[in-house]
Amino acid sequence: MRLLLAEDDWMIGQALREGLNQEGFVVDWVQDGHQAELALKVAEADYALLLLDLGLPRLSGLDLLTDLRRRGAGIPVLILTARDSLSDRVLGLNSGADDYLVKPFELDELVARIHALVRRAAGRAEPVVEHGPLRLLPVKRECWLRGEPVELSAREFDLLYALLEKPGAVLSRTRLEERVYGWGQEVVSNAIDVHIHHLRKKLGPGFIVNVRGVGYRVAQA
Amino acid sequence: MRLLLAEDDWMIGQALREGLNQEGFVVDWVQDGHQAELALKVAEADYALLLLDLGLPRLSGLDLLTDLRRRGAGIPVLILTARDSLSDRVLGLNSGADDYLVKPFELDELVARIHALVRRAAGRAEPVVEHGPLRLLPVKRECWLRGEPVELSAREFDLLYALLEKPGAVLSRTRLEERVYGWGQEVVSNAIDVHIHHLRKKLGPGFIVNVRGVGYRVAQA
DNA sequence: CCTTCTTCTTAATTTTTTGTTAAGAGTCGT
DNA sequence: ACGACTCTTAACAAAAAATTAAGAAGAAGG
Repeated sequence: MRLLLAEDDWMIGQALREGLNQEGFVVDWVQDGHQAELALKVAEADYALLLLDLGLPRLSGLDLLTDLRRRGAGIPVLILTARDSLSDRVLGLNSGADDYLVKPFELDELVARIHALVRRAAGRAEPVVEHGPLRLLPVKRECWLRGEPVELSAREFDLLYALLEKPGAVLSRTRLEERVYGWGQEVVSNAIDVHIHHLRKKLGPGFIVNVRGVGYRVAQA
Repeated sequence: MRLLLAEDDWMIGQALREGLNQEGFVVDWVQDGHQAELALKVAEADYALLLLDLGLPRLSGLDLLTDLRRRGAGIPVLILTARDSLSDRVLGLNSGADDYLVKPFELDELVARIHALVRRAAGRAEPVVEHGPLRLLPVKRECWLRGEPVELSAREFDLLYALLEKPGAVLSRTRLEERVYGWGQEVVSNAIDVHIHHLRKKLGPGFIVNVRGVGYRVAQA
């Protein structure tokens, strides 16, 4: 399976290409927006998916994406963003991205998302994360529990999404902070605890489990 | 189903043709007004619909359309326009177009409109967008609520139309601005907020829902 | 072409919602 | 029973949205 990776950071790009190669993907790596545009023009059909870093030089990822969709391109797009939560992520999804991943992430997660998106691209369904009676629609930022809609704030949504990425795995507070806020700001705060508390109130007890001294995880489905 | 696409921008034309092909349409693509005229003279009956970009070279889309209708051609015409709202759109509709779509748009929306127009062409009914007790007549720019007419200004109408295009989906302010004003001008303004407010006053509360940090959507019917 | 009216946009203000902090109560494990 | 960790609550801060009002731009009519 061939992917187009648009990422200007040389280190990250290198690492991603190698990692994804190991996982069996063929990766074409471009460093700026114009190169990405060109590659897509020439061979959109060859790519199963576009991994797009927002904030590329020359032509921003966002502009590239807007243009792509405007032209009716149907290629699945997974956004990689390091920036602060809402603004960018929402803009990206509104511009037609199919999913997003906040740096730093682990290769496993990226691979899982890629597979999910590619699988979905065939059936044109929108990406959905399910876990037991819980269902998250990242693109619409909606959450459903047993068929009932649950209103989540932006932070709550991001937090839950992070936990459901690796169902059952324990995530430390630090890791969750990184996921929700972007690269760690090394602040000591119990914000995560409070959001967890709010989530538990909305979802009922038992979904989110604390592992003493380590962090949080979702319960088995 | 065969369509005639009159669009001079090579990129957009290419993308539209490919996208529409994927959706199962056969697309004949011409780049200027004379070619379009010719194609219609030879084989009007073969086309289910004309996708017309205003501002074609040689013979403008508007002139072509006026001519068509003068000759009594009944083919449904869907106008694509990039320009600023009123002038063009209204002119187009007055000249006999059946509906309009402001760039940038998504393929899904275009396809939906095409199907609606073609379906209607059989019964000669005019296109209507309905959502619960709300009914929009794009061609006449009228709005009805529970059988009562509601007076909307041009901007208000466009805004509501944009929201009803994808009922339930959240549209960011930026996206709405694009839809109402044409290509984004990157201005920061709360114009959308104010228009939303006016719409809510006219339609009553509950129709237009805000999604914090994301944008607006219409409530489920 | 000018006046008059309507519509549109901007900007300031208020209200609402959400996010964060901090402090005390509670729990768990040893 | 003690200390470390977690949960809960409430107050405060920040952000987003709603509401106004006023001035600018635009259409309509003379």
